[in-house]
Amino acid sequence: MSYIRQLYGFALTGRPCANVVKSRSMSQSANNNPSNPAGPGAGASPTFSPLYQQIKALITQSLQSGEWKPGELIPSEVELAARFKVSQGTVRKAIDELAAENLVVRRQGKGTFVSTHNEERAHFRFLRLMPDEGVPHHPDNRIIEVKRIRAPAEVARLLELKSGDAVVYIKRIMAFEGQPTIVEELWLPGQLFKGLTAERLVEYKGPMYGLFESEFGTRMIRATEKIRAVPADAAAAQYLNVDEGTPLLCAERVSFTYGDKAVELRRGLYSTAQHHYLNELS
Amino acid sequence: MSYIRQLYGFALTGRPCANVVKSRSMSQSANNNPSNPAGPGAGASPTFSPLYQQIKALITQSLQSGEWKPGELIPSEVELAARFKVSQGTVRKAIDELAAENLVVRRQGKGTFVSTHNEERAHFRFLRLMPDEGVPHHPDNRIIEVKRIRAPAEVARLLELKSGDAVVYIKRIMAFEGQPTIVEELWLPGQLFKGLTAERLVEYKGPMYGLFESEFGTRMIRATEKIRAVPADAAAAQYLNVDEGTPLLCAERVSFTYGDKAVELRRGLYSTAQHHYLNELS
DNA sequence: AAGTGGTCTAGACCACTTT
DNA sequence: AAGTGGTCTAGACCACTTC
Repeated sequence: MSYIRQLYGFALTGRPCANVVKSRSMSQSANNNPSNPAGPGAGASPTFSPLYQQIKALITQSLQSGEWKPGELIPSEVELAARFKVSQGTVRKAIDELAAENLVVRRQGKGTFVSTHNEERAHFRFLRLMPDEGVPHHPDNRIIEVKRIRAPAEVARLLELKSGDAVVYIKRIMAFEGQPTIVEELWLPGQLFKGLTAERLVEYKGPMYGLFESEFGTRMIRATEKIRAVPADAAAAQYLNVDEGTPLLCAERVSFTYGDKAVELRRGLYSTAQHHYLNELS
Repeated sequence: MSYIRQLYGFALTGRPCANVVKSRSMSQSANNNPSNPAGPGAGASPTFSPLYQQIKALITQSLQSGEWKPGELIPSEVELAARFKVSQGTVRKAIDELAAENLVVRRQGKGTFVSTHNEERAHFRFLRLMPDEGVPHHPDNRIIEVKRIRAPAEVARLLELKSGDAVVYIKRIMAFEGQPTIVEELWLPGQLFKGLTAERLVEYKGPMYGLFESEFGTRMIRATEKIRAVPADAAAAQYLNVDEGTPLLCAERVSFTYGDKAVELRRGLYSTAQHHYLNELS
């Protein structure tokens, strides 16, 4: 259990954790700390960042590896502090950031939990279409099509795949209060979503991201959307029960899991006759 | 300089600051702490929240009152700790939250500054329209119209004014790289923006929110947007050089200053032929 | 050298939940 | 009563900036 105090922290080569290396903030002045005494651990190159950032990275690794699964309780701050040989305050700061990024949820008196899409409070985090009047409702989904195809060039590029790699293609309609409002196409990396069929999609109750995380071990944590206004083509017009040419919102989403890995491309057409896309600028 | 230790903090009635009252977290169990010993200070009703939240509220008050103006340096953490009679760590946590909300900006070695819209890094915080290709450019503005009118009912409602109150109405076109892309209408409370003329708008270099904060003392800190797809009407089609009926993004924004006070209504029509509205979901 | 924010620790106590 | 996260304090030292 040897550790080395160095600058303002510890260099750890403890058992259950990876390398935690104490050092300056990685910027210039590479003079000091010449050969990092990372010890006999695995040879991952040291991180050179504040201790709490290293702890945060280690916790994230455990989340990614599935050591703690969505919805589960993670070890207490005291336990983690002992495990990583740092103070509770340092663990706390690491978890603070993870909570701010919605990777975990703290519950006073109970502990810290891995966050999950299978939870009422998460359902509207990535569904920004709100009714102009009244309270938000859960959509009814109708699966139109599910098939495995070879990724078109554009899809492959956005999903960071090779053109021609297998992808799962899904098309569905979402209706609010009986009104078809969204027609959505999805492309998922085939390798991650083996065995995804229309049946499983239809059977699953709850948001699709919940299915992805509990059945396929892929947890979506972040996304970027590009939004445009486009005219309804014939197909969309029929699905959404509007005239061809009617302006629709087009949202092109790329979703990412741990490590900023793209795991979903989604293109939605939204009818904004009775709904709007809500965005908070802050 | 009397202070009262109570539960885990201090109850302050110090000079330069308002009442800081230590207590439980305001929720149930109203049994304890019956008559709060706030001392002989002003009679503002106590806050019942963590100390650092109270400190945060006090700092926010100083920001709102203009004691520290946008771009200026605020007192150091050590100074503020002395002023409020709390530890530096508590001030630090308060400022952490203010920084997370973009009300202040920390600069290591220099100090903490009141954030401002007159700053390169802030220019795109509320301008979400990005070019499909190439890097973002600053728009060229063309003021079409500025006038004072009586607020229509809808405008009054969203700005929390009385119907018929004076508002400043502004209409402008924004062009990127010579391409007119946004036609925007704004409504501002007349009382806050006395003396706002087309000349001052045209003369001012930089974002409009910069003008608002430096010339009218109104700093925008947060906004909500409702986005829809709409067909271009005749006027918009002419301004944006598109056919009538072309789908456009319609963004209706309500902006807020300190204390969640609405201070701007803005309705923009965006041509998304070569641009998109970028949104990060997290 | 002095001042500022940034990191890390250690210890105390509070509030909430479960046993 | 015990365990968890939440708050607050005090002190040390690091990193960056300015004088």
